Amino acid sequence: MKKKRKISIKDISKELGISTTTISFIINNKAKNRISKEVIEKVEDYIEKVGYKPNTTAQTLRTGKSKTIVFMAEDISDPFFSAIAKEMEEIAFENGYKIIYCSTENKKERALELLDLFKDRQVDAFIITPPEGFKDEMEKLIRENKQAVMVFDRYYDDFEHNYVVLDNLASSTRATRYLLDNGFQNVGFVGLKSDISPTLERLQGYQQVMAENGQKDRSVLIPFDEVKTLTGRKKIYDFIKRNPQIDSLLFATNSLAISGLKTLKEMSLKIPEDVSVLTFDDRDLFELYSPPISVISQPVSQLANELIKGTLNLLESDFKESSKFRKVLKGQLIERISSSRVSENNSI
Amino acid sequence: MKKKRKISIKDISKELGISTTTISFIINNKAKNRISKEVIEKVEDYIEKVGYKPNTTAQTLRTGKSKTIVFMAEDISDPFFSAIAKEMEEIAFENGYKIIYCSTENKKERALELLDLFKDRQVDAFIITPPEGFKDEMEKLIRENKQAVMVFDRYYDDFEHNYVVLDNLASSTRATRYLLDNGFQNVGFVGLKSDISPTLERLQGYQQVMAENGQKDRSVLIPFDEVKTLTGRKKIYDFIKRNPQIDSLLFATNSLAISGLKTLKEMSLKIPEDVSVLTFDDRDLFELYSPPISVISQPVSQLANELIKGTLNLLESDFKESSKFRKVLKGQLIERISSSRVSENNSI
DNA sequence: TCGTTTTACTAAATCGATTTAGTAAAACGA
DNA sequence: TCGTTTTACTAAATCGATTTAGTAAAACGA
Repeated sequence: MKKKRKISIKDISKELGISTTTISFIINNKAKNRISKEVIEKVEDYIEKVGYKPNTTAQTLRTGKSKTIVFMAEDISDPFFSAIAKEMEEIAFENGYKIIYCSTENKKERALELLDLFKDRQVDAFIITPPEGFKDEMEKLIRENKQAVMVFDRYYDDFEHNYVVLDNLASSTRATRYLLDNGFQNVGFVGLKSDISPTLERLQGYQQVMAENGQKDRSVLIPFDEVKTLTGRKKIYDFIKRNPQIDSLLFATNSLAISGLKTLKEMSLKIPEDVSVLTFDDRDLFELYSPPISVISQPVSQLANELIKGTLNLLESDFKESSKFRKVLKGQLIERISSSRVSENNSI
Repeated sequence: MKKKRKISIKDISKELGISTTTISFIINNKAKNRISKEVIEKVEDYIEKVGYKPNTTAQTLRTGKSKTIVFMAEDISDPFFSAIAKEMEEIAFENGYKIIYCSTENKKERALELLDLFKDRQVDAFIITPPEGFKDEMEKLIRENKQAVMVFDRYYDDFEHNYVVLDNLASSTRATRYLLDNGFQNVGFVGLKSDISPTLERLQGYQQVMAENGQKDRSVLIPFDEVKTLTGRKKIYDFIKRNPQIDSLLFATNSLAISGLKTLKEMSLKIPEDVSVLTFDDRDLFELYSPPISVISQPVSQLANELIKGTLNLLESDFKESSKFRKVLKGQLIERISSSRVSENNSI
């Protein structure tokens, strides 16, 4: 088993007696109107024959383009993010790009570390779900303008940037109205304690509709770190205990809903008779739950498509048109039994 | 906003009047016993001061090492694989490696495409979950010995390779015995139609125990592509209809179990009264299901740790000790209500 | 016809590191 | 004391592409 060295452009040059310049032009489709048909054909045939593929590292070193995109998600093992990741991956590969994934865990320090790591590793673009309190760093990154930057799932008011987000305000408004329309008066809101836009807008949409309808704002905000823990569940438990009037719960994320469902089960509260449930983000768990849980589903395919295509477009155009790409997509309310109207005589 | 070029080793060389050779030695910790303390300190201080980071692309071009690992999973959006991915990612980063993920969808052609894509993109290692019928390609890849290759979740008998797998035979044996011990006589098996080792071993373990106990083998195998479809569910439905004696079902994967649970719901069969359920792979869905579903849980953290540390070790040792790394980990049976003993008088 | 333009190419520099093959001076050693 | 070894460094080659700055020959044009 000989270790055969990979063939290089120089080998082809020697073999065919044609300069590497000419060969490079042909490989990169810059041969039109410059190189004769015969030479182009000769080189292309030879490349085909020996299966030559240019060394991407050398190309990156020379051109400064690495054909690499970093997707910095909140948590790549969260079904929402991993579904997005998978769809993007395929389109990226088709376009000759590779994606590197990482998870911030919604921690500023971790995001900063990852950013530092990749900034000096010749990456072409960042698709970022910024954690809490990361605004200044994002602004700096975008201002440096060294890579294309696409912000996902959240956005900032204070400066221009490219982003793809759900219309969280409209979705939350719609969700709250729907619960009220279904006869639930005392809707409680379980959200995240966080300054990122979806969190704020989901709460805001809820509060607006409640105020419009002369209802009280009954909400609890759980810190990101506590969502999946006993502490988080305890907070939801206390919230429900403190507000016995609540006949309906709107959860701001799928993780909150899962902790909420566990809590409701422990409290032996029946869904939807004792309390109806509606949550953001669909998961197969919600469809299979007893009873099936109503959701505001995010258009995963569409989000992933906009994200990756938008990013690729930025890269194509050398991102001179930067900071102008904005997509706000609609959520879809999927009604299941957990939020269905309950006949009047049923009550705790 | 000036575009300031990144500082290079040459800039340092000029600035300090020290050759790039010396600086390179210092950066790469090869300065011991070669370069004077004063010079080392001078260079290190300067590097610290200006925040110099070597250009990784240039390093890759020169050394042939890219510090990149490709993780080719069956489906990166499957919770099992995304959980593994996330754990590996962190350890890889800590060690200066980045991971590129991709999904084969269990399709040979797709895996081949991806392999081709990465083989000539200077990747240091592959962690692969090979799809069906990919044995020859895997053998070839390993024989070429250009990258470290770690096989995950499955293995081959015919040639030596590094792998990390679950002890599927023992787990399946244990699971089947447990169901029999719990009073279920007619255990049915819902598996994948596939030639990969976990599938075969899970079926085999089931069959062995059934035979030992003088019970009939009642199994159905669903093609990978159909698992999440109506066609797949129809096959499970028909299987149950054809075998009305079945009082218990063992599912070979979490996806099969989800399709199975949907089917059982449609058929209005009660768990565990009409049919008990046990499945491979834990998911939060199973814990929250009504009733909670018993599982054979794979040790995700441990698997991820062995995979990435094993791979990093291969890379450290220039993978000369290749094809000797084998880890077979134990599954854990988690008992929940879906497989609990049912009093004798209950029957369909 | 002869200066200019176009065509079809190439030599050499370059991206930014590592590594090979050295050297001058100091230290050693019998 | 003087040949050898050690110490502390460096110049130049190299990885494999792209790009800059050219050139010789052919075609053109008045």
